[in-house]
Amino acid sequence: MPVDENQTRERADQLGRHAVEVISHAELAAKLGEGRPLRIKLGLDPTAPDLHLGHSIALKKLRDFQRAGHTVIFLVGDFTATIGDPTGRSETRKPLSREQIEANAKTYQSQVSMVLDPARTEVRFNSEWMNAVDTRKLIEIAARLSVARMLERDDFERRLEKQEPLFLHELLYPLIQGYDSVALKADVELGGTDQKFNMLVGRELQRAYGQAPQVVMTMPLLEGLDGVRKMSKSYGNYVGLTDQAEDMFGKLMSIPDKLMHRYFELLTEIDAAELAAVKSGAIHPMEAKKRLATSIVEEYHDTAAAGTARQYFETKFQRREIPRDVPVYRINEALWVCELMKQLSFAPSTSEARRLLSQGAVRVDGATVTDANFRFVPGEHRILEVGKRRVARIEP
RNA sequence: GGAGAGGUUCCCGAGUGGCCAAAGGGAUCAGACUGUAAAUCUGACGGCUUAUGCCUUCGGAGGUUCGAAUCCUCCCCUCUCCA
Repeated sequence: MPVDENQTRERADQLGRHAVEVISHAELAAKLGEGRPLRIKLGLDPTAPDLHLGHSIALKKLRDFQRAGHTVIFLVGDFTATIGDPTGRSETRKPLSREQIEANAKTYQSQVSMVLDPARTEVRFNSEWMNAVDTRKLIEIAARLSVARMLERDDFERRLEKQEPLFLHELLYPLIQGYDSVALKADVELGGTDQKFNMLVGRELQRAYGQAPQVVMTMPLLEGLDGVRKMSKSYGNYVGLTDQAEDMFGKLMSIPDKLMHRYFELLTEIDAAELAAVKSGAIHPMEAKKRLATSIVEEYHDTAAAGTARQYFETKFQRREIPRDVPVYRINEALWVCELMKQLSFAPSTSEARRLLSQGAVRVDGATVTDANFRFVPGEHRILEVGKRRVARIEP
């Protein structure tokens, strides 16, 4: 029995805010109208060890649901990860080892609680039910979806078109993700727009298993720091939720201007008036970007850290001075610069370190060093800078 | 099962006996410029303790040759058509 139709529709609208698509609004309103806590599913593959701002969009949406009294189910696709996921890349992903998956799942859990209330978050693993699915059962599930329907997925279609390999297990992937929704009796599934197909499969399977189909909510994919590709660890264009305040601030300052209002919209609680000011250019873009960076750093650290990060940025990059708070590294004897750079992860290899040297990217106490044989003597030398971003104070 | 095409450095993609650590583009990094923005220009872009040097790389294993990404043999994998 509907509580109050207008009220539930309004709540549905609110919860659907920021979503690219809600399939469907009416169903969401109807479910909300039932007056029970809904089960909201978000699935993630434990493929990378860190969550980033791109994930935060969906996480925040989950938080909205949580605050409205619904149950959030954070699904770790550990079973699926062992198979390898076709999503995103047009190339087959390598399956992960059990250990990696477990390690990643663990860090996920702790990082998720930066946004969600852990006490009200149900963490589940799909190996829970998938390990029990034998071949017979798998065939039964597979019989619910036609090949034609499966090949409608644009990624599959494109690969077929381009005569690229497509493996049978990859077709199984959406099927399993969909079956997760059946197993969890999900009322709503959240995911990036790239997950739309998989989530729709969830609806079909739920119907086939006599459940009410889940509402599918697609969330915008956040572009990474380069402003082109989606934010992803493997592209190296991400801001991790656990990044140091200074790093986070700096990375955010490096985004292209044209990406700024999108970040404001998707990652901050900016009000319409201020957003308009940013868009119109009434606020100098750099100042606007500092506000963006400050606001995000505040969220994942705190106000004080954001202030310090801003100061650090201004000293280091705008005035080109060496800030006071620089990570300290201790060595007890003279060390070849290349070796030092490797130890600090400022260079991945000696060859790379040499290259940086020869390109004038290395400074010791402010003076450029190009000598490939330079030895860093602790006590005598103090600050090592490589490129624009890497700095360390070296002490004996 | 049969016929054909193909597997190259992070990605795309050239290269068909030496001039190949391998064109070109993308990504990335560095320098200049700047607002660590964009755009632009320049350079680097397998590894090695210091190198007109050495080592590793062109699906894998062997072989031919003074010399192979390039030729031969076998194997593995992908795609297309036929069945």
